Amino acid sequence: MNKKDSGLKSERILDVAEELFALHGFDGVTMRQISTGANVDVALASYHFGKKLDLFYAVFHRRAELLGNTRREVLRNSLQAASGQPQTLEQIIEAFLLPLKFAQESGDPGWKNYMALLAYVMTSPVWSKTLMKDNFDKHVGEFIEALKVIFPKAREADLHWCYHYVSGALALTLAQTGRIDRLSGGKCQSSDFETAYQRMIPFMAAGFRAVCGKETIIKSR
Amino acid sequence: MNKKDSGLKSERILDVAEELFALHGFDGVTMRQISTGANVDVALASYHFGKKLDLFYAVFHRRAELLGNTRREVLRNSLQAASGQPQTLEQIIEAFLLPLKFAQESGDPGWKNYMALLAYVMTSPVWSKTLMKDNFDKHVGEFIEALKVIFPKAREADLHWCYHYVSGALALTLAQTGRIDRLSGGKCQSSDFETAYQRMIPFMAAGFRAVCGKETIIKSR
DNA sequence: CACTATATTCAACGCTTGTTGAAAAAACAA
DNA sequence: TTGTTTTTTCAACAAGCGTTGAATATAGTG
Repeated sequence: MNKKDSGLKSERILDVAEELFALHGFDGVTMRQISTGANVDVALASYHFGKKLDLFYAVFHRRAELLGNTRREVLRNSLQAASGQPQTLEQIIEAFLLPLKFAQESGDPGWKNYMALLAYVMTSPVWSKTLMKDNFDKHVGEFIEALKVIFPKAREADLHWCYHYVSGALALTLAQTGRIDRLSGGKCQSSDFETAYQRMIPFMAAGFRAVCGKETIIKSR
Repeated sequence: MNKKDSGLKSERILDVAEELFALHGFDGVTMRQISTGANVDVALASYHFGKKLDLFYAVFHRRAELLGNTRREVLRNSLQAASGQPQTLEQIIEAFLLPLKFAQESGDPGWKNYMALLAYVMTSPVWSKTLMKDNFDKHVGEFIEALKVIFPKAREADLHWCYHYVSGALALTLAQTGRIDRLSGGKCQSSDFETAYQRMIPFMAAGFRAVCGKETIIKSR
């Protein structure tokens, strides 16, 4: 049995669509390319998911919720572990990035494709206003709130710009364009999320402190 | 005379294509949308630029060279101004970002569109391997070299990852998705490149130092 | 003016697109 | 088994796609 014949056909459609959308964007992929990749008739995708746009939404939504929930969970766990104390800045950034490291390490190649798709959606003026808004904005708010707690004196706009920089660096990393491989002459690899992750945390933490000042320590009582 | 009737028709085609490609990507735009936007027959774009792909290349290449040259110029000027001394880290980052600030301030709305197009190309796995390679990789090498001079002890891979983070933060900023406007409740604006630029320099400089160590001062003799 | 070259439009081409109704197959229930 | 529902395929549709050759208009040249 061929690999592309394994599993539920509806899942295979989602998997192939995920990969192709991540690579070529919504308009760069045809329903026939997807159905061919999934070894399925072209009408089946419509039967299961409706219009092409609905399929795109389904692909994006499938892993968005899990990713969002894991982020929230990691953030809250770190808060609980601090037992009343506020989290460290590094913990907040880590909570934001760690679930993606998990996903990368899960071995599921679908997650790798989804990361690239996420980068595509994040940087698109069109999808950012629909997909990001509906699937991610709410839980990102929790991270901003956590940052406000440890930076009570910082201007809100500064916090948002700093979060924006983290978000952008993350997006380009998730996109895995292969450019860093070329520019570094092979010394860095786009696929090596682990290394990118490790350096990202101290980098972004230092950046935050440079723009928003040192964290204000709040005594527990 | 209508605005979309002013100027050379071939330039108008480029301008409209630039705007639409930036918004919807290569596959999300049709030749007819472009020609309609430029108030021109659909065959004229092919006459001037050949295939759709060639038009896309022409749009991207038009401002790429100018941007690259300005970056190089600013970088070399700052080196000369230091008269033998190496540049500061802030100067290098500034040289990388300043030309985009100039472009934004130029008043030419085409530059704003081009920035979004640049973000689209940077984060695309496909275009990154062709357009970024051909139009930007070479002059980016100069920035990496400048960084090596002031961070002689840093591992090359670390420098590349840090540059990568700057690049990603910049890309998301250039994309002007409007997301930061929404997340910040209007306290930040995607279109406000000036503010993004001012905070970016200390943020990224601090990040570099956190990952690559302090700069090594080389005495002039 | 006439001649030429460039610029622009017109009309149409073959092909691909997303979508759908009906037919067939498979899974399920009794 | 028979009947029913779900899944999958088949075949085709109208619309839109990029591209092109020929016709027309405009500009430049002598």
